[in-house]
Amino acid sequence: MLISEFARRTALSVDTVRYYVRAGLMTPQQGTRGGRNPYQEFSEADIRVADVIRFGQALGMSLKEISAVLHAPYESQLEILKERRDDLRARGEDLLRLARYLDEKIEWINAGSHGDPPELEHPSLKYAAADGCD
Amino acid sequence: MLISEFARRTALSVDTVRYYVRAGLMTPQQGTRGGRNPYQEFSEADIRVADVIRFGQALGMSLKEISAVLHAPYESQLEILKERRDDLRARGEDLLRLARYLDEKIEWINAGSHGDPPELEHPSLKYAAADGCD
DNA sequence: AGTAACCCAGGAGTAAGGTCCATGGTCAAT
DNA sequence: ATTGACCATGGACCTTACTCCTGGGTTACT
Repeated sequence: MLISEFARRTALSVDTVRYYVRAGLMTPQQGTRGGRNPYQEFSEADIRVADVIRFGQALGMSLKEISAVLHAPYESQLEILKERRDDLRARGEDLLRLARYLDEKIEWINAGSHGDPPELEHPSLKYAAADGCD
Repeated sequence: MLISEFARRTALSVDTVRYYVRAGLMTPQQGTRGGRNPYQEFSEADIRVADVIRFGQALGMSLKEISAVLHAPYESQLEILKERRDDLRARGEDLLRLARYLDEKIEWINAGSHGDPPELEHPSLKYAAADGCD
C-alpha cells in the first residue's frame, strides 16, 4: 500500500510515517511507480512495526531504543527483551504502588484530611528515569 | 537556603532549579540579600516539591502536568489525583502485561521458536500516549 | 579595596519527536 | 492535455526539558 493508506491504517500522519522511515524504523519497498522519486510500498509487516512503535512509546521507550529492538539480531533480542521485561516490571510495580498511594490519599481527603496523610513507600526508580543522579 | 545549597540537597543543577522556578513549579521567597536582583530563599517545602517533580517525572508526567497538580486548588486535587490514579493503574497494568508477554516470548525463543509465537493481548493504551487518533 | 564565591537575568543551543510547507514529479480520469 | 489527488525531497519550525554562556550585581573575607 502507499503511504497515505498506510498512514490511515496506522492512524499516524503521513509526515510522521516519513519521519519514521527516515529514522530507519521502517524500510518500505520501492514500488515501480513514481519515476525518479519512487513511491514507497508499505506492507503488513510495516503495520506491525507501527504497532510496536506505538506500544514501545506508550511504555516510555525512545525511538532509538525501539529501533534497537527492531534491528537487533534475533539472538540478542532475547537479552534486550529480558532487560525490557525487568524494567517494565519495575515500572509497572511503581506505577501500581503510586496508584495505591493515591487511593489512600483520596480516602484520606474524603475522610476530612484528619491525622497523618498516607506515606508513599519509596519506589525503586531503578529504570531509565533514575539516571539524573550524579 | 540559597539556590546552590538547595541544588545540592535536591541533586538538581542550579540551572534546572532556576528553570523550575521560571516554570512556576516552585516559588521561593525573595530574601533580603541581593539588592536589585534579590536572592531566592528556598524552604523545606520546596524540597518536597522537588521530590514530587522527580517522582512525577519518573512516572512519565510532564512538568506541565506536575505543575497542574501542584497548583490545583485543594478540592480539585482530588479529581486530578483520581485521574492520575486511573491513568497510572492502566499504565502499570499494561506494563506488567507486556512484561508477562515478554516472559512468554523469551520462553518461546528458548524453546526453539517452534510453533506459534505468543500473542500480546492488546493493551488499553487509554492514557496520554493514545491521543494521536484523529 | 581586592577578590573569590556566590547571586541574578536573558538568551542561545541541544536532542527528541514531530509538524508544516514549498516545490516539483507522477498517476488516473476526463 | 489538463486537472486533481497523490507522491517525493528538503528545510524551517515547534515543544519539552534542560544546559551553557555572557554580563553584571552582591557578599564575605582578608
